Amino acid sequence: MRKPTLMDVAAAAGVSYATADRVLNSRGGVAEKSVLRVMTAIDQLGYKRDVTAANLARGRSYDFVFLIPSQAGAFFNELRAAVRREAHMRINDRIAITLEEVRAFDADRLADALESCRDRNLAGVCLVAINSTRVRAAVQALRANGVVVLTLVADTQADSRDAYIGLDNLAAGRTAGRLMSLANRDGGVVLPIAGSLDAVDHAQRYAGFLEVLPKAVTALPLIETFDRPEDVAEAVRKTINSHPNLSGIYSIGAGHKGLLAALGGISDPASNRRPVVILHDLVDHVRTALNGGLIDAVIDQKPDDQIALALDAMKSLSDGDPLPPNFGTIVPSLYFQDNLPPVPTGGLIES
Amino acid sequence: MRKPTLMDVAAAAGVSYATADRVLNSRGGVAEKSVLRVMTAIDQLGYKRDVTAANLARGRSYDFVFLIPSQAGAFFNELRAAVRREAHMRINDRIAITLEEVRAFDADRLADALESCRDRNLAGVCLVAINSTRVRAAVQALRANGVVVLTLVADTQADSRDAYIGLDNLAAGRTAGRLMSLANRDGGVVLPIAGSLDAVDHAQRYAGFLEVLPKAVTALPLIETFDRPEDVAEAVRKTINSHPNLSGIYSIGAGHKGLLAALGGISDPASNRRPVVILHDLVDHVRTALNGGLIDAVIDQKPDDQIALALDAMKSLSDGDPLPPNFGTIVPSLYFQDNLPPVPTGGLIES
DNA sequence: CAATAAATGATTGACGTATATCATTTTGAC
DNA sequence: GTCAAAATGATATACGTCAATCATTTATTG
Repeated sequence: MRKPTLMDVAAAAGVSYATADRVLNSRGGVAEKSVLRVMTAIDQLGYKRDVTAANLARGRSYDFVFLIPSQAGAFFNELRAAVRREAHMRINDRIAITLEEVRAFDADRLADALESCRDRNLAGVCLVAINSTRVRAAVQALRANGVVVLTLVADTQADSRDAYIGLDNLAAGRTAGRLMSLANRDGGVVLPIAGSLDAVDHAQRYAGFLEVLPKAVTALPLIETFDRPEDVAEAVRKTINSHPNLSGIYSIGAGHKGLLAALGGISDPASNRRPVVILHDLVDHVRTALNGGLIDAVIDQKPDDQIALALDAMKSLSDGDPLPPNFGTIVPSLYFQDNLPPVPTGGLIES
Repeated sequence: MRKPTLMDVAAAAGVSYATADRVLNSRGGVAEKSVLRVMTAIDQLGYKRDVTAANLARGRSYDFVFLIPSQAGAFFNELRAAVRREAHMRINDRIAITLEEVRAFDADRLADALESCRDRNLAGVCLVAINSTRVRAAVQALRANGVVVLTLVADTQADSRDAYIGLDNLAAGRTAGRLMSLANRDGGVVLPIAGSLDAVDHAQRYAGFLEVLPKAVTALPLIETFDRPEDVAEAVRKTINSHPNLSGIYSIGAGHKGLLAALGGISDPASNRRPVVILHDLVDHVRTALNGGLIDAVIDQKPDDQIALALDAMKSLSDGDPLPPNFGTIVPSLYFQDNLPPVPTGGLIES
C-alpha cells in the first residue's frame, strides 16, 4: 500500500482536492463539518504531507543565520567550524546557512546583528545569548516577524526565545566530580578552577562537581581566573607548590593553554603521581594534551551535535511542528585518550 | 542567485536538456565532447541534483530490511527498539524499514532469511553477521543483485559486505582499562569477565583492557562465562571471597543480571570500598544499577547511532555515493550516573 | 553520394504539493 | 422564492527531475 496523498484524503472525505487543501493549509472558507470530515480522513489514513514535494512546490528554501562570537577562544572556533560543515552538508536540503561573527561579550554588537536580520526574510536565527535589554527586544522583534530564534550554548529567559540548545552544565559538573571521586577513592585534595562564578554555566558546573564529591575528598577554594591563561597557569603552579599532595584539578572554564603550560612544567619523573586533570571542551590542543598523557579526561559538549540539533529545531519550528519535550539538552560526553571521536572532516574543504 | 537546475546546465553547455540528462544519468549515446561540455558546465555552475525532486519523480522508496537476532539479550532488544524508532522517523523520507527477527547464533536461519530477501526488490539489507559459508554465499547473491548489504555489531570478512557499522572494541577495552587505572592509582587487583574469547569482540575488548593497565594493577585470569548469568554470579562471588581486596571488575560481555545479583549480595556497609565495576551496554537494568550506585560506569555502543548510521550508509550506497573513509566506526561512550542520555522515546508509541 | 548508424533536440507525462482562478452549488436571511 | 454570501468543485500552472518517445541533424562507411 502506497503512502496516501492528499488526493486520497479528499476522496476518503468525500470532498474535492481543493477543499482538502483548504483544510490542510487552513486557508479558511470551509464549513465546520467539512473540516471535520477531512481531519478524520487525515488521521484515518495516517496521511502525512510530503514535505519534500511541498517544499519543491513552494520553491521554499530555509534561510538561517548563526551569530557566533569571534575571538572568544578555541571552543567557538570549533563551533563556527561545525556551522560551516553543516552548511555544506545541507545545501541539497534547500537550507542556506549564513555564519556571522559578532564581537564576543558585546551585547550591543549582538543587538545590532539581530536588528540587521529584520528585513532579510529569514526563517531562523541562532545566537549565543547575552543578557541585555536591547538583545531581548531585538529577539522579540524577530519572533514577532515569524522568525524562529534559538539560543545556543548560553541561554536567556526561557520565554524570550523559541528554544535553547546547550549543555546540561550541572550534569557536566557532576560527571567531573564522579570521575574525580573514582580517581581518589582513598581521599585526596582537589583544585577547582573556573573563569567566573558570575557565568551561569561555570557556576552550575561547580555546583554539580561539589555535589557528588565525597567527604574524603577535600576541594580547595575555587580559583577564579576569568579564563586568562596566565592567571590559570599561575594559580596551578602556586597550588602545586603549596599542596605537594594535590591529587586532582578540575578546570571548569577555558584558558586551557595556561593549564597545560603549568602541567608541562611539573614533568618531574620522580612524582609519577601527578594530579588527575579533568577539563572541558575537546579542542585541538586539548586533544593533543590528552593523547600525550598530560591530562586525563575531557568533558565535551559536542559542538557538532549542537549545530545539527539547532538546525533540526529551526526547521521543525519554522514548519510549524513543535519540538519534543526537553529537546536540545546536550548530555556531556566523557573522553579519555582511548575513545576520542575522529576529528571531524567537514565535507569539502574550501578556502 | 537561485540554485542552478539541469536546465541551466544544459543552457550553459550549449546542449539540450535531453542531452544534459543523458550525461547526468549516464544513459549513454552521447558524444565524447558533449559529455565534457556538460561536465564542465556542471562544476562550473556548481550544479547539484535536487535529490528530493529526483526521488519525487522516481517515486523511489528505499526498502530496507534489518535482520536482528531474537532472544539474544537486552542489547539486541535495544537494537530492535532503535530500528523501530528510526522506522517511524523516516516514513516521510520515503524509507520503508522491515524488521525481521532471526534466531540467535543460528547461521542457517540467518542464511534462510537472507535468501528470502532475493526477490523482494530491496535496496538494502542489514544483518548481524555470523561466519558461515551459506551466509556468505547468500550475501554475495544479494549484492550481485544490486542490494546493499551491511553488517552491524558483528562483522564478516571485509570484502564480502558493503560496509560494517559497529563498535571499535579495542578502543572500548582501552577505555575501560583507562578508567580502571584511574580508579586504582595506588595499585589493585581487578577481575576481567568475558563471555568467550572466541567471540572477536570480547577478545578485542580484553586485549585493549590489558594494554593500558599499568604494572601496579594486577589483572586476575580472565573468567569465561559464556554470558550465562548464573556463571557470572558464581565467578564474581568466588573471586570476592578469595580476594577480599578485589578493587575492580570489568565485565566484557553480557550476563549482567548475574553480575548485578552478585554485587547486590555484597551489600556489606562495613566495606564501603567495593570493587569499581565497569560493564558494557546501557540497557534498562544496567541503567537502574548505575543510578542505584551498584555499578560505576558503563561503556555503551549507542545502538540508536548505529541504526541511524546504517540507514544513512544504505541510502548513500544505494544512491551510488561512496562512504567517507572509516565511516561506521562507533566510538565507545562512557557513562556515569550523571551523564546518562535520556531514555529514548520512540516517536509514536504503537502497539 | 547514398545508406546507415550515431548523436542530439524537442516534447511529454508523471511524482505530490502549493496556489490561484473561475464556475457552480449550497446555505441562510428576508 | 429571491438574492447575496458562503462553500465547494473543477481545473491549471509551477516546482525540478526522471524516463520515455519521436523527429531531426550529424557523422561514418563503403
